[in-house]
Amino acid sequence: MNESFKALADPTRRQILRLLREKDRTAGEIADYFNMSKPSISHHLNALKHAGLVQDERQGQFILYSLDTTVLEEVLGWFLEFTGTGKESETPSSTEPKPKQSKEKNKEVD
Amino acid sequence: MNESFKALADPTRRQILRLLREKDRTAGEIADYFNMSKPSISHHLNALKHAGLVQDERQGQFILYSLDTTVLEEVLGWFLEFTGTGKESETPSSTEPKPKQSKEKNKEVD
DNA sequence: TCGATATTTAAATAATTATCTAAATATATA
DNA sequence: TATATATTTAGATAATTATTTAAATATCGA
Repeated sequence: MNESFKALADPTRRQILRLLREKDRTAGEIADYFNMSKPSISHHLNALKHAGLVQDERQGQFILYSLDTTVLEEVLGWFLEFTGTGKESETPSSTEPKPKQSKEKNKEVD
Repeated sequence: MNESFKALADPTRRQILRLLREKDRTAGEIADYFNMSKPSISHHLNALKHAGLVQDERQGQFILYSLDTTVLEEVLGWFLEFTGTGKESETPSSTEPKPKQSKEKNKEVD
């Protein structure tokens, strides 16, 4: 989930998602929308892919990218739970009822 | 909006928001939940504040932080629009119908 | 006013991320 | 098979962000 948040924290990457929302596109086609080298776009696409936000599929010479909404909806869920718009099932409760100086490594919660 | 996304892209900051969701807390109280120096937490609180995600108010010696859900709901809106869960009003359309190599600086869209 | 507590700001450094050019890989086609 | 096209990987560097310790600021209470 952290990967997804980090992937979304970049304007270029959000723009790419927007482009893919319209239709699937090849890496080169995507790159043409930006003033940035193709390797840089490739790097961003890779970040999105690792976050599970897009999928890629080779089609001959080209590599076609498409949106994967699954993870996106998980993140949406995070916001719904947070803003209280969603179902009121889970009682919100922080990691510990009382402040504590645990020296343990932060365990990923979201 | 970019500020908000960047602010949300950090586990510590998301945890802080979670803590503030339960109730308002002072900077020190928040810091006690983390294995991190107070200046670091102060830095994160500042990031959240700049993003408009939290507010602060001095109360005597202490500074009380509270959640500001306004921006959070804007971000939620972004996701709703994106995942198509929201109102179908706006026709999705990328910046340009056809790819173009504009050398202009990226104008912030979201 | 002085000393203690709460918090932030400053300055330095470490860690992460973004970006580029050049080279490598994969596929298509002449 | 050789050449061109599409894309990624490598390696280097620049830019941003996170973190720490030390110092500064603000408030409280004796």
